[in-house]
Amino acid sequence: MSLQPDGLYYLLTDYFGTQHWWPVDTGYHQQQGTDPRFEIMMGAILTQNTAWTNVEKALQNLKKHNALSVQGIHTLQEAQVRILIQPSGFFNQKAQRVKKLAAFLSINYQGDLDLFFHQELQKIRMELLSLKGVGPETADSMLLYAGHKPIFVVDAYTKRLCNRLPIPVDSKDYEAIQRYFEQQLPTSNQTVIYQQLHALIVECAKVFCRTKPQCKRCPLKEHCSFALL
DNA sequence: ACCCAGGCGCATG
DNA sequence: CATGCGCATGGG
Repeated sequence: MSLQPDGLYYLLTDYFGTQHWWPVDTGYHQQQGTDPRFEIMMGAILTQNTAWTNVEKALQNLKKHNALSVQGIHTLQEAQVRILIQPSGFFNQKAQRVKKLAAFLSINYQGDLDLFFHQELQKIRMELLSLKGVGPETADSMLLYAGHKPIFVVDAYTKRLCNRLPIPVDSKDYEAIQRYFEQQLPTSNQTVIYQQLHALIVECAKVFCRTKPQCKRCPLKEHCSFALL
């Protein structure tokens, strides 16, 4: 059975319902006068190859020290950042990476994310990619979930899914997969659809493909070459 | 005691 | 150009 991205979106939404990814503690940011979008950008770096529960601990530590803001990170010593984000793992490189990000935003945009995101999509993307430690998935996550830009995020699960579904695309080529999904999906409400579909793909992989595959109940089993049970 | 998580950069061949 | 490896923590 052939399955295009729009069919995939339908099947997954039908099974899992609306996803709520990257909910941020707006109360905290209102109280602190900080930008919730920066929390998303931090999370995007901290979650690289890391379980989200560990990232939450790191973000909590930063909040506790009123450091979850561009100026907060920019001002802190790297050694201090390292300690606060320790639970998220890879803390040496991640401390450098978030410091680079904060410095970039602070110096070039006065830490103003309206200014930063109010630019052409590809320009923002290039600037993010120029930062050491921000690769395509991290950049696109920031653009899609913090900047509300219509760009589809491709992660390891998406690539794996492209291997297992009859989809005519090189499953190792990030931008090829991205273009394919963006071409095939509806042209209205792109941002919301991209946000939802990426979250749905991750959710489906977690529920049905982790540890013991549970393909029997998977909504994609009719289309998945991996479907075993 | 393993295995894995919402990657990325760098070193090799 | 394409793999392979190190990076580190916490939960299953």
